Parts: sequence; structure tokens; C-alpha cells
Amino acid sequence: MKYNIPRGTFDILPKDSYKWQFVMDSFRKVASRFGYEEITTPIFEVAELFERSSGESSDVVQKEMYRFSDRKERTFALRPEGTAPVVRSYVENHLDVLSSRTKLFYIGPMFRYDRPQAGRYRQFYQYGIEFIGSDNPYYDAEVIAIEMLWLKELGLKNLRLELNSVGCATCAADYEAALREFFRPNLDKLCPDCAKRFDIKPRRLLDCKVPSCKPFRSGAPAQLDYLDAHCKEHFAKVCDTLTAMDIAYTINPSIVRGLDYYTNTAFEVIYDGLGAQNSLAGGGRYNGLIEQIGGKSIPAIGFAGGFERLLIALEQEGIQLGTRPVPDAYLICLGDKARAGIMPYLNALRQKDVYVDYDPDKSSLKALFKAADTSGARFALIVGDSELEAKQVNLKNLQTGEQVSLPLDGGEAVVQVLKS
RNA sequence: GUGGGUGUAGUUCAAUGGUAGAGCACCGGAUUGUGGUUCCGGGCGUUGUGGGUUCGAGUCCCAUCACCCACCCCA
Repeated sequence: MKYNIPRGTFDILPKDSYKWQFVMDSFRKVASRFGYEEITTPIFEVAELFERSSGESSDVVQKEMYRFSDRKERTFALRPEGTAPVVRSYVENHLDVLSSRTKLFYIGPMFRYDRPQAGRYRQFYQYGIEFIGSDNPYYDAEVIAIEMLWLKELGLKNLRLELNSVGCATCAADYEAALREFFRPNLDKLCPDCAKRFDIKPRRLLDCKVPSCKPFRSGAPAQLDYLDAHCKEHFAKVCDTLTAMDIAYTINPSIVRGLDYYTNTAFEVIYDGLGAQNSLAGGGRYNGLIEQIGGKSIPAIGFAGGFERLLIALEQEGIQLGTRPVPDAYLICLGDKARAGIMPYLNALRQKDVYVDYDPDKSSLKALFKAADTSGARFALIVGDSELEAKQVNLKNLQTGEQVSLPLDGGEAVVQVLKS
């Protein structure tokens, strides 16, 4: 019986895995430069955690969550996003007591039952940042700065940072009420999707792509006009701080985050050239979430980004992502005696941190050299019965063809050449 | 969940309804101790799967699965 990988998932094969490691390490380094520390939570949680935090009406909860129950009929879900688990852990482990400011980042797989598409998978890998403990607009900018600085360092150009504010809970409610008033007269003329959105998430009416819906939204109220004084000032300060940090952005009033817990700042990093799924990262402030899932009322902000899309973008720009390891040397062993006698030497080299490739199944010199070439090793170590007898090893530079005879000692002589 | 496209060797692709092929890759060999070039040799693959039409199906029809793209949604 042959088996297939589950739909919407993928294997990271050796020819690519070094790139993933490179990018993940790179993110870890940048995050720690800003004082953020890694947190790892389980890939499944009690389903209710997501239902409560993301919102019962959100698509993520309604149709995209992998739910399952265990043998004791407890209902769990594979995590569809990273923020709720981090906040759960924050509350559960009383991280707020240790410090009033908590800086966390995470890396790991998320799961969403979606129809796969370019840049969209059912199991996908995210990196994320969460700052917990202050409503200061500086932190909104800091969190955004991490992402933008990182992408810039990786060499990514043609990025767009889009910014919006959805206000606090009361501003948002005021605005949604205004939107409903605005659309209500034409409700019966809107597409069926919009009719649903009218009740659940009226903001979505603003970016419906059905042509017949478009005319009805000219003159619609804008969220930014419905911010109260405090929210308005907060947003202005975020903008100012970004400008002071030399981070370019555009304000896009139609940015809506999919999850219910967002307040105030919402942002998205767009890279054109990814197809329809052109969002590299997105996030925002969630001042009410911690209290909502059992903690104190503590403001926070964060974002998450997708590694698959980032890798697509980086490769599209022709950016080199580390290099696949190649052997320092390839050991060519001729004769049964040599093969048996060489083990201590092979072992010694590896203990000295030399990457030596060796294949005991190949015996013809031609095949061995061919293998040495394709391995990418710069050097071949050639040992036959006579060399073993004389305690010598031939070290051949595969590029120049130069060959020298060195003592077959504990590896010191060879290491000296290899590392030079 | 809805729509469109595509499924042939490890891979990239051929094959007017009439015997399934090629390039690349891979393995071996060209006096069993010095490679990358060249030459020679090596492939029966349930043509994704299951039905149907036909004397005959990789080719036409239906179903199913998978992949790609888009809607939706988002990372």
C-alpha cells in the first residue's frame, strides 16, 4: 500500500530544509535583538480557547478549525493561530508577575482546514511576536519595526506596509452601527455573501469583490472618523513613531483582521507576486484578549507571518538563503584491509568536527571518485592497503588535482589543510 | 464550501482511437590504484484510481482522488 501526504500539507526535503533553518534562525536573531524570547506552546489546545478568543463567528472557528475529541471526550483543536495559546500560557504561568513587560516570539506550525491554493496550506508555519504589558504606541511601532527591519535585512524589496485602526471596543461598535445604517437601505440589492456579512462583520462589505456591490459603498463611513479622542491620538502616535523610524506605510481603511480580538492598530505587510494570497504578515493590538481569557486587563500587541510565503518571495527575488552543507572531504578507500583499518581514522576526523563522507559499498575507483565529485567535497582522502601499511594518506584537491601525501595520524595533519 | 485547469518512467515532457517513447537524472562498463568530458549498456511504467463506450482507450464519456489556479478567507 502506498500512502500520500495529507492534502494541503508538504514535506520539507533536505534540498530545502537548510533554507528553512536559515530563515528561522534569522528571525530568532532579529527578535532577540529587540529583547524578545522564544516561547513554544503545544500544537493543540482546548477548542474553546480559540472559540472564545477568535470569535464564534470568525471563519477560522466556524469552518477552518481541526477539532477532535480525545478518549475522555474532551474537545481539542489543532491551533489555527498562535496568539491565543501564547496568551493562555502567559496567564497560566503568571508571566505578568515576573515583569510588567513581556516580550515573546514563537515559531511553529498552524492548522487551518482551507482549500489549498498558492501560498495557502492546511499546515503552515508561522513566526510571531507578542508584546504584552503596555498600551504605549511605541510598542505598536516596535513590533512593526521588527518585521520590517527583518525583511529589509533579508533583502526583500517591493514591500508594502498597510496600516489601519479599528478602534477600541466602543469605537468599533459605533462604527459598525453606522455602517449598518449606511447599507441597510440597499441590503436586498447586495450579494448573498454581503447579506451575511452585514450581520456578522459589516466591515467586510467594504471590500467585497462582486461588481454589483461596489456602487453601494461610495460614501460609506470610515472607521478613522469614528475613533474617539484616545484612539485617534494613539493611532497618530503610531504613525509618527513609524515615520521617525523611517518605516514607510500607507493607511488602508479596509484592513480588517479576521479574528475578533483586535483593537486599535491593525496592519498587514503585502508583497505583490505571491498570487492572491499576497499577505506576508499581519497583526495588531489586542487590548481586551488577556482579560477575556481569564487574565487581568493587560494591553498587548503582536503579529504573525507565514514562512511559506516569505520563502516564495525571497526566492522570487533571487535571494540566497544559506547554503546546503557539503562534505569537507570524501574518503576513498581501496581494498578490504584498508576499509577495515580506516575506521579509527574516519572516527577521529569526525570527532574533530570534519564532515567526511564515506560509502563502504562502492569499490571501483571510478565510482568512488564520481561519488566524491557529486558530493561537492573539495578534497578526497585516498587510502589503499599500501598507504595503510605505510601510515600515509593521500589528500587530493578535487578542483586543482593537486595531491599530497600526509601522515595517517589522529587526523591533525589533514585537519590543518582542510581548515586552511 | 464553489468554479476553472491538469494527472504518462525518479523528473521534464512526447505518442491523428491501432504494439507506450525521448532528454535529464540514476546505476554499471571501456586492462579491479586517480574523477568531472566522451562512448557503450541498463526502463514491462497497474498511462492517478474505478467504471463505461468501442473490434480496440494514454487518447472519448462518467465518477472519484490528487495537484495547480481563482472565489472565500487569510499567514
